[in-house]
Amino acid sequence: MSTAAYTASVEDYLKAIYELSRDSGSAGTSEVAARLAVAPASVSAMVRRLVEHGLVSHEPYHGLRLTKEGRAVALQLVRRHRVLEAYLVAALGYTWDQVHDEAERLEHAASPALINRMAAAIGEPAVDPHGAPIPTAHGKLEEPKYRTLGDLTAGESAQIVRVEDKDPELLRYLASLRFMPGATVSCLRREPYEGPLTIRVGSKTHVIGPPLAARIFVDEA
Amino acid sequence: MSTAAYTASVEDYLKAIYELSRDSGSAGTSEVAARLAVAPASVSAMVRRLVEHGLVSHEPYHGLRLTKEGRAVALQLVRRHRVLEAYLVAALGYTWDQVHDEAERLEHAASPALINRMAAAIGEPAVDPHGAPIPTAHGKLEEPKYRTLGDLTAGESAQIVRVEDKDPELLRYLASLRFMPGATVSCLRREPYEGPLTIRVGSKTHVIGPPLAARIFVDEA
DNA sequence: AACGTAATTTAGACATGTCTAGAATCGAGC
DNA sequence: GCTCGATTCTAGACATGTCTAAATTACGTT
Ligand SMILES: [Mn+2]
Ligand SMILES: [Mn+2]
Ligand SMILES: [Mn+2]
Ligand SMILES: [Mn+2]
Repeated sequence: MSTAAYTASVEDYLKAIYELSRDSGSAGTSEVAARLAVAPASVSAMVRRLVEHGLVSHEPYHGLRLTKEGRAVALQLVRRHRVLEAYLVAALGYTWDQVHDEAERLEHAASPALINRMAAAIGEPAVDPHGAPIPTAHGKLEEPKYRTLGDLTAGESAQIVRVEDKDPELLRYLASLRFMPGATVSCLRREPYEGPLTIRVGSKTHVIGPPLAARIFVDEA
Repeated sequence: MSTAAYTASVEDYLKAIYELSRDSGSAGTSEVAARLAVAPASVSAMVRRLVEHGLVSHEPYHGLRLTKEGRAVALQLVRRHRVLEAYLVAALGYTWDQVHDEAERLEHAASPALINRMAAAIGEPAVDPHGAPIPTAHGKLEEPKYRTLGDLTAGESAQIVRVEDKDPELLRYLASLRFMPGATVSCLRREPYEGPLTIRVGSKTHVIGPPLAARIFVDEA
């Protein structure tokens, strides 16, 4: 249960491990180091403390996993982050490329009560501005694995449901192309050998490379 | 000028010194220690760093003063604190006894841009929910010295303009009595020898002691 | 099976912010 | 002017979180 108050650093490590291990099941030391922009040795030091506090399990040289408690802490932080992002856009006129850094700091200072009030004030959204689902106040979350724009076959249509959210410049570019959650897109052409894709959104068509297409998630139209 | 980013601790020390030295001109080590709930030795240690950074001047054994730069940092923090309090009440349904602790943490995480958006969203209020004036974005603030309810002579009327804001229980009690900024009050009786005061607010009268009366600030009606 | 590179951990250092214990200083009252 | 109690400062310790440099481990390639 634990109403223990963890430091901002501890929370950020747990969130990083949560996000990195979501797909693969476990996270590596240097992945965490890269994500948090710290030295690998700093991660090793922190992991020792996280293990002592029962938040992480660690098989030396083979990766990190969250314990039940660590996962609960991470999910509460993810909820605070995503509600904050949604609130900043819906209530205070932020654009979706401006919210991440602000939320990254506020998430450690906002009480659960404030987060719940913010969520209520904007109608309890299910997803944040980038399409990421928002865990409930009780820590329930289902995060579906979507296909990406790069997975579409020529002629196929789909709806954008989520985009990667860490890079503001990418978000501004995507907005300029109208590649945003809710938009319906069609794959008109795929050049061979990992070549560019021709995508129609609305009345416009855009040619984008596979690396960009891999950062845009889609679902049935 | 300095866009240096100071730690939350440094900001809190500067705010404490600002508030404690506002009237008397300087602040003592143990006053600061009491306000921040730390040991006096911790204040001595922090003061050494604040002096090194040019934020505080210190005459050993005789008190602390903010430098121009220290004062500017403190005023920006005071602005963030008071705008946050006002926003939580005006936009999110907080009561005035719930906002202080939340603002005390958020003030260190909220960007000036967020604070400006919040202030604009609620109509650029001049004062926070407790009647404390809000510094401008450029750090201008005039904080008048008001008389207190305990200074009123029998028969005199005045308007409540501000109350002390650190104690939530006090704030709930004041709200139950309708002793809130904007209320017009009259001093009906003063018992001699520091005795209780009989105060009328609206159609009700209340009898309060001088210590409480000293925590309620009034101005011409 | 041995090698070599990359990932990881350990060792040692440092900055920040806090504490307790004890020394130094101030200032009020005699 | 001296003394004593309160205030303030210093010394030394500790927790947290970070770093660089060096040792260790894992594992794909030869
Ligand atoms: Mn964060
Ligand atoms: Mn997001
Ligand atoms: Mn604070
Ligand atoms: Mn206030």
